[in-house]
Amino acid sequence: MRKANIADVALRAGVSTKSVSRVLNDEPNVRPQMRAKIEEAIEALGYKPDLAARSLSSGRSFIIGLLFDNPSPNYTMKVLQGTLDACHQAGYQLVIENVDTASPTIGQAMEAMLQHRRMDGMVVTPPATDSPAVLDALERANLPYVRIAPNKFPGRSMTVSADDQAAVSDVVRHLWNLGHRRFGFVGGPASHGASMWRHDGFFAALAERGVEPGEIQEAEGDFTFTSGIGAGRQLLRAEPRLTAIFAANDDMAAGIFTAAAQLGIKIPDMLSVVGFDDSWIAKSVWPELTTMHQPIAEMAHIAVRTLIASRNGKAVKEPAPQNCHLIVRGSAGPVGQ
Amino acid sequence: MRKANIADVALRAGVSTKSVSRVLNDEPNVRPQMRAKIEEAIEALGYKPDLAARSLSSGRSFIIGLLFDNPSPNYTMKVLQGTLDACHQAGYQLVIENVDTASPTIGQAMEAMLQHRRMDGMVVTPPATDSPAVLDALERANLPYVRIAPNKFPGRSMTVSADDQAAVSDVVRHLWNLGHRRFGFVGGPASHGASMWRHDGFFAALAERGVEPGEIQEAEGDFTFTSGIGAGRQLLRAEPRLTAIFAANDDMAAGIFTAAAQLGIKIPDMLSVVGFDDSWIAKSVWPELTTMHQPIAEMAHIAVRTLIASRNGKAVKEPAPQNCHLIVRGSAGPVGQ
DNA sequence: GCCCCGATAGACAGCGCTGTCAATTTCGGG
DNA sequence: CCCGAAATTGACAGCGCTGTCTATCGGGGC
Repeated sequence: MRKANIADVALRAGVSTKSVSRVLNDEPNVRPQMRAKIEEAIEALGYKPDLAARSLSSGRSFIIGLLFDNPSPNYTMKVLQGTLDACHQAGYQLVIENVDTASPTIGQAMEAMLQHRRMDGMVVTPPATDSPAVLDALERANLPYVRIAPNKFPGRSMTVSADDQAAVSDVVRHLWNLGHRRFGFVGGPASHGASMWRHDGFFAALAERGVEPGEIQEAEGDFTFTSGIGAGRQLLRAEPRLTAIFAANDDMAAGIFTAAAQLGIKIPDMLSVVGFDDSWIAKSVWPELTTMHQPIAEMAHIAVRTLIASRNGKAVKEPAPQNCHLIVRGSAGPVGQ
Repeated sequence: MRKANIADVALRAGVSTKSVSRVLNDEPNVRPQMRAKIEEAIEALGYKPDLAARSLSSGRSFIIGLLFDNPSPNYTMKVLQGTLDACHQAGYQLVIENVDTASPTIGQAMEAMLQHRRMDGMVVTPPATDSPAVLDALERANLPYVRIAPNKFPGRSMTVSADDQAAVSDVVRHLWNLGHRRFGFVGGPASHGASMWRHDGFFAALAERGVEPGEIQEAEGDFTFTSGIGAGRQLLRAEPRLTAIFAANDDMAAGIFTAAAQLGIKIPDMLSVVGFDDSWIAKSVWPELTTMHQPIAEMAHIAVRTLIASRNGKAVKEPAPQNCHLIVRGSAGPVGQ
């Protein structure tokens, strides 16, 4: 018993193949009665349209690309999960493309990729979101794309992002309410957009509460665990000792744990630490890390839906920034004596 | 200027489209001179065959599926990297499929997936490798598949695995040479194949050196960081104190770090810890974790190549077990006084 | 009751490639 | 130099679906 095709369905429903096609594609001008007949036949035969044929015939490919550049596995996996799920729901396939944004030949790599694979659209994740070469190539290929949480070129494309400012402000409120008044901040390289926003948001929220920038101890890392250790050591030298440190990502926050342990400083009794990302490492330290969860999978989901919707010619309005929320675990507690 | 198709190439080379097709598919019986002409034309026009048309016409899909079931992001990312790379090289696309092996409806989920997507083959990762429902569905669909490091049903399919036994034996040699004589082992659930092998390999290698099983302290975790803390606390109660602990994966090894820190036991001065997997967490503890690296990406690469080769009708011989190697970092040192 | 027009359904021709099979060329041996 | 077999090339018909265009239907306005 071979797989049913559109002709089988048409035959069983006593209609033309084109009508079946109309139902499949949700086209207008199909009488309800006919639609019902056809849907019954599809159901009965377990018919699934053949993607290759559909693609060949219509020019659409039913493939969404996911472009990523090797950031943390946690992040990528979450994006993957969101895009995958959205693609499945919409009957699309997901094709993963890994590029090296920093490579000088990135332009050619993109060309090759775009020529070879026919895609209906592409989801772009940081840091590829901020590479002019990548964006240029995409635009030259006339391929619709959505960027997730880009740091540069706002307005250049459809975009889905998180509300970083509000998120950081929540972190500050949480720590403030626990009684903390002496703060440290571990940022990433100044060139990194996300790092900058988190920095600015942190300082701004504290300023609102009357804490001057000069009162806040600051160290710079590079988003790695190791750099977090160094930053932690540096900050924990301060006298009187800080009671709370906010790190711009979880890996650096975990590094602070190690620095604290080496200095005999107990978390959370003597020091509260808050991270950002709710990445996988947050549950791999003890006590588990209080951190800001970004709805990465949801953002990815939205990105795919936006892409598919825009393909249908409908003008799609930019989705609003997504809300983050604080995951309270054990690493931040009331200020000690 | 629209994209070139096979007819354009044929025209430019002054041959039939079928001949071009022969060159594209590397079929025999093409004279070198003709092949050269055609390749020149392909080059000149920058021609890339259309996957959808190829697929529709030949029945092959040029798509390889990657089936995974939500294990650690690190592991999955490595598999992803390997399969992705191999697919690219062979001009295939990779489609990710996420399933829940434990779900009671896994059979139906597999059916639905296999019906909808036409694939040329599938790479299956643990724990899906050991689910009869998954394997049954694959076989019913008559889809070639390769399992990576399966724990059950040896011989049921093509398989790529690592040489766990030899790997664990290396761990033992390393610790033994550092002077350790009092060992602890943290395993996973006994039902888990990988865990069992690592357990048996560890005990066997020590037995060779005259250490009786009864002398080895043992605790059971479930591969999570948290369970590692518990296991660590339990093992570190032993008197005289153990000098080396081997954990069946890195997450649990990291848990032991936390337990040790809480008990004031310094690593590596007072305790050596070795993990398994060389996962991402290995570099997110301090000192960094000495651990066994499995060539996961390479294994995935081989799996894809095996799949593609077997598709061509050629009988493919089972690839040999892949070699692991020990990554020496700071967590295991000479036995203290 | 008739005409006109929009709504609905169907016929048909490809999309770009490969499988099949037939036509042609080449080559070795007699 | 001729013949048959093997090697090489090409013609052609789809693969399963959708775009385009045409035919038909149904209903409102006069």
